[in-house]
Amino acid sequence: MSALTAAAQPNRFVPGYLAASLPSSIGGMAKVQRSADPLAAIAQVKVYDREHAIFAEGEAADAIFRVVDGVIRLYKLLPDGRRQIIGFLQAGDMMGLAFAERYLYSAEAVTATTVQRISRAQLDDLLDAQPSLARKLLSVTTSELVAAQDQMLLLGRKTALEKLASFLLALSRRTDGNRAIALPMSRSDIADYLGLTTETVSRGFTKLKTNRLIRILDGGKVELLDREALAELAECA
Amino acid sequence: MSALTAAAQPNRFVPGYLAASLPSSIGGMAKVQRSADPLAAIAQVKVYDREHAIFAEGEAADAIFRVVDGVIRLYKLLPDGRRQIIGFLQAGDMMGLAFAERYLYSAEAVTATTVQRISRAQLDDLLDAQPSLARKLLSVTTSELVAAQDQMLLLGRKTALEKLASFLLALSRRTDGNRAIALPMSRSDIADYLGLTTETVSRGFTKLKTNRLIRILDGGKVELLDREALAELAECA
DNA sequence: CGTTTTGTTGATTTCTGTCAAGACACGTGG
DNA sequence: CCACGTGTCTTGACAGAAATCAACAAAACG
Repeated sequence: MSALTAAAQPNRFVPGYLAASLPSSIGGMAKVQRSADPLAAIAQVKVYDREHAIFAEGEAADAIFRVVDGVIRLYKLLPDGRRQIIGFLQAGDMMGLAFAERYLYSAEAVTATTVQRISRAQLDDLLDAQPSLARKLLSVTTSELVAAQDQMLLLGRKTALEKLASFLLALSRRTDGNRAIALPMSRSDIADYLGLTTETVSRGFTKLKTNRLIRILDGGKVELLDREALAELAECA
Repeated sequence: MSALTAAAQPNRFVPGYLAASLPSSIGGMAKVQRSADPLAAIAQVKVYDREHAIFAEGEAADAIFRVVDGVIRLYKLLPDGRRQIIGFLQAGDMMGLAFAERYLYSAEAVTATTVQRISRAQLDDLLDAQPSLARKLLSVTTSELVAAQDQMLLLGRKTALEKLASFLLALSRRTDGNRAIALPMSRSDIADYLGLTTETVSRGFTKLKTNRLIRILDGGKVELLDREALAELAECA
């Protein structure tokens, strides 16, 4: 279901790596034939506990991954420990398709996570056998790039509150029509995604709450009370 | 020649749009056969004066472009005029390959520029006729995405001086071995690329000058006097 | 050579980061 | 089921980096 939504619209929430969905059998899309999802046929399913590493920047990049369930964060570190989260991945999103020797970012499970692992060698074979796959991956990667460019605009030119509003709206776009959106990631994750500190994120939430633009529900869920005002704040996004 | 350099290494300078080079006949690569550069065969050559628009965000995206000569800036605007430059494109770089109805950023000539224009329809035909092209474009787009992620780290987590050092090093990586690098773009362009103001960029240059890390030559060229120190400052970059 | 644009420098403000403490939630074990 | 400890979140006071405002210098242009 979330795979469906993600496939239907360009993925603007996750400027991570190949994060838009390929048409796939994830989420009960029974109508899709096996041939339409060649990756699933060769994938190996893996499960990770929350907060566990999936791979780290600099490791040999011998496989790509597709998220089946859960949320994953991709990030890069500076030598002194500063962290920039590149994207949050959800069901249907892909990561690791860098065509580089080594992974260029680290991946960790935010929640308990199930992923499909496709080895690099198998992917190469598949790309040879099925040239149309390259075009699909191209279109997916392109969506990623678009999201990354939006995120550059956010990081370079938006204020803290604008960043938060943009983030919440982008999240809600993925969480289909419902107004309550889950925030499985910590304040610190959000901060490192938006180029802020946890304190600034927290103050931002408080401000949005007192201005009645959002409401915090139990379970850490957020309800967007005034999308108009949020969109105004986000300045397009 | 610059096409050669750009093709040899992942393009880390231009997190724009499909900015890494395809193998092409640009720059006198005589050995490359026509079949290796199918885009050139169908491209229409266009010339733009400096500071002129090539296309604008929101326009119908009916063509993609490859830069033959000159420097181009890609940027996005917020409604109130704040600008984020997504990337600077040089010879060999491509732009517009968004598979979207409309362009998602604007493109302007920084210097006088020559580009090849390939219509969307022609590109689609070409992709059908020559499936291997999709794989090349995929690899190019992927390099772009890598560059975009580096730029996210820069925008979100680096200080003004670190941003400047990273920028200069990235530039010098494209301008092959020579230590003097051209800065065809204005301070304001650099500022909007790094998420800073012109004043902060100017102060940064001054600081790098007084610390003898760089030297300004005539013609606006910059000589990197101490790469080590700059790399240290850039924190990897 | 004058005019206009671009770049530099200085003074000041503001936003966000830093440091610090308290509130709250959560999981564990009694 | 409740008490406790640990970690996360929130709030406050303060500091600092970069933005803003402003003036001048330098370069580009006609």
